Amino acid sequence: MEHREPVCQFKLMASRDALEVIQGKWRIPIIISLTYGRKRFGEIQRDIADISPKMLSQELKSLEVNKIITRTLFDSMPVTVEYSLTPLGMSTKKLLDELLDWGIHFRKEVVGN
Amino acid sequence: MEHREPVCQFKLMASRDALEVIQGKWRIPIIISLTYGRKRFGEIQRDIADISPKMLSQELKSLEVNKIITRTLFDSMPVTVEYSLTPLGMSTKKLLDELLDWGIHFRKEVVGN
DNA sequence: GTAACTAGTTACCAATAGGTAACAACTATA
DNA sequence: TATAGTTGTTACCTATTGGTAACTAGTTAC
Repeated sequence: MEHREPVCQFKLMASRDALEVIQGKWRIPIIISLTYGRKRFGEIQRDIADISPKMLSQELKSLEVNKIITRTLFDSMPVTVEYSLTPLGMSTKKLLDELLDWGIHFRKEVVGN
Repeated sequence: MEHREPVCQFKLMASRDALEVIQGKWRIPIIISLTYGRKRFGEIQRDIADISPKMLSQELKSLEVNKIITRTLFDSMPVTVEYSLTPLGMSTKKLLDELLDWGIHFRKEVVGN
């Protein structure tokens, strides 16, 4: 009588893969900031007003390890560093769009009351 | 020269709203389990093999508070409880689909190497 | 010389998330 | 009477996440 649906198990695995990369308070915001084009450390920090340099540095590293972003160092006179989305990072676009749509919907339905 | 794009700020807010509800190791898996229809406590626990009753109970409560699921108590002889998605819970379908698609894509691209 | 801008690092602490194991109360069945 | 199955709760602990503040190193502008 017990059927552990294999399709359900497959979905649970896929969701874990995705969540491992995306989870946390800052990773999605950083990706969103970079959908507006390559940015420097300080620019991202100004976009996301309340992120500390420690967390930004830490999360940028983890996104780089997971091939979501690339880091490019310019040997200019004050050293500048640019971060940008990889193709894999850009492939989160549809996911981000749905996340934002749902966030707006949720606010209307629940927070708005 | 500094322009903090208002569209970007709006998206950052929307993503925070969504993440607050969805975040954590277990909430998405629980919602996925319930997309297969109303289920009892023990059924969800068997779907998500490694969740403890403590975490399941805790996360079900938080999903209920956020109007994602409903809890229905049946006064049957061994007490049974059924959990099911609300319309708001079902409205995560497109988001979940994109999350799963991306999880599969990510595994192919990175984990698979 | 001093301040400010570049991009971070480091040490320390607090809060939260999650894990483990035992237990509760009730019913049905052997 | 004992066991198993219902849905959880409770206490305790660890690990992860996140926050704060100070600091580094190099260059440029005042």
